[in-house]
Amino acid sequence: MKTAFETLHARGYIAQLTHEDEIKRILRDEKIVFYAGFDPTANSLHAGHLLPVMVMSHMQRAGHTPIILVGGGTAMVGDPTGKDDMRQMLPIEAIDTNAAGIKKQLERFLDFTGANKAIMVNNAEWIRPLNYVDFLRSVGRHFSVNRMLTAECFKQRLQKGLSFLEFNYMLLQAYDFLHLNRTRNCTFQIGGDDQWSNILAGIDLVRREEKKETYGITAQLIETSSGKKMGKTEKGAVWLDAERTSPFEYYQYWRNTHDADVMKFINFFTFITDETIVLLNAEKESAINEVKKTLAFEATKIVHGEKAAVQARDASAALFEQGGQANAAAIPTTDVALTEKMTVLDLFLASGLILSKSEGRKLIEQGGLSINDSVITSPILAATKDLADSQGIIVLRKGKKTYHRVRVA
RNA sequence: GGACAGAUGCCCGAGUGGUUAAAGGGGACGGACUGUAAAUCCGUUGGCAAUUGUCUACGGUGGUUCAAAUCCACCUCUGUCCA
Repeated sequence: MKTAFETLHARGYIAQLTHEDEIKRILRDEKIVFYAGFDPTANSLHAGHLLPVMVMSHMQRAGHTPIILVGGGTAMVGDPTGKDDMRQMLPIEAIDTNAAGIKKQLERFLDFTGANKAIMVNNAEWIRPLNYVDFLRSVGRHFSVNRMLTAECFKQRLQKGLSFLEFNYMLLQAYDFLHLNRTRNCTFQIGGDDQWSNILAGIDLVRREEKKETYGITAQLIETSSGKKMGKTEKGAVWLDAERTSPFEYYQYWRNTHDADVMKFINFFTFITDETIVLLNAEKESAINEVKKTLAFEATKIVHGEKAAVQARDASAALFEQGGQANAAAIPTTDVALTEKMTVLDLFLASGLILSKSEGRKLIEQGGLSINDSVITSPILAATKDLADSQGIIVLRKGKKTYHRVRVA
């Protein structure tokens, strides 16, 4: 069996690591406790969070013990890393609600049973009770402002403005590591590559306070090969929460991966094994679409389960490959009560495919909206029950590939 | 605490009294071409209503004016320099 390091390296996850040789050795010879943190700034994770999660999963499969840290304490401050502007301060109630949502999602990725079962902690527990002066005296004294100011992660913000509140984030994350090292013997931190400075700060703090060496790895930041940020669509982020991004939409997101990114993403976001990857690779030119389907299916399965993945796959096949009046249950569906005066425009508005009637009118002018596969030519066309099939379903489409079903009553 | 600079639509950025719903770029969306890809080309990009209407909008509040994103006052926030 491969060591965790070999797996991570082979799949291309690793961006930076603190002590290469040491880490290789430890991950081969020892079973360690490691952690990654997720700040609850929303009530769901999105595709951008997935990479560290996948790294955690691979580490656990190799026998190491994961600690998932939900940042109910750090979110009180807000990580300035990679942000152009100051973060909005979240009310404490929102943070706690979000933390609960994120916790639930992460439970799907890791194993909470067995010898090296995953542990979940919330740093609200030890950060919120902190006393300011005590904290300064015990933790703050180890940090050199001179050094912090030269850290890459603050560079951008030094131009645009950085509040003292946010400046402290690094100390809190470092304190997390110290706390987990003391209480859970955690010696290893992983995170996205933007977390590099924060991870180093934690390692430094543990070394000074505990005289112990700890380690860190950062995962690649995901960009598509065109350099765009991953996990964004016209509707915003691609969420892991089925309520925000349906399994069908999630499947479609991966199905539409750029050619150049397919193999990279197979490695990153699926558990498909090396041998299969080699085979897929060989298919390149001719059948890249088949590879994309594999990617989409596997990625959806991991997040939403096999059943939802099958539904999403079948719905996509029906819609895009068989043509005609596709109507699959996996397509996002909205219930609408038809009234006398409703036009097709109202129908699209109710479905959420368009955000305003003006937008709808413009799309109709451009031939961008259709009902049951026929292009709409007039915005004042009445929405009647005749449009629905025997199940009361009307299939709406925006552009070429955004589908939505409306169930009329 | 003092001096100066700045705050414009999703983002960047022009505009310094009317012809400005606001140049230009990016992004996004729609169309053509395709492989549900990329690149390219064309179009759209405040709401409502609809054939030249109406409401909202240029950090906030108030004022000058027939008329303000543009002028004045105060406030808020941000940056730079000084303490």
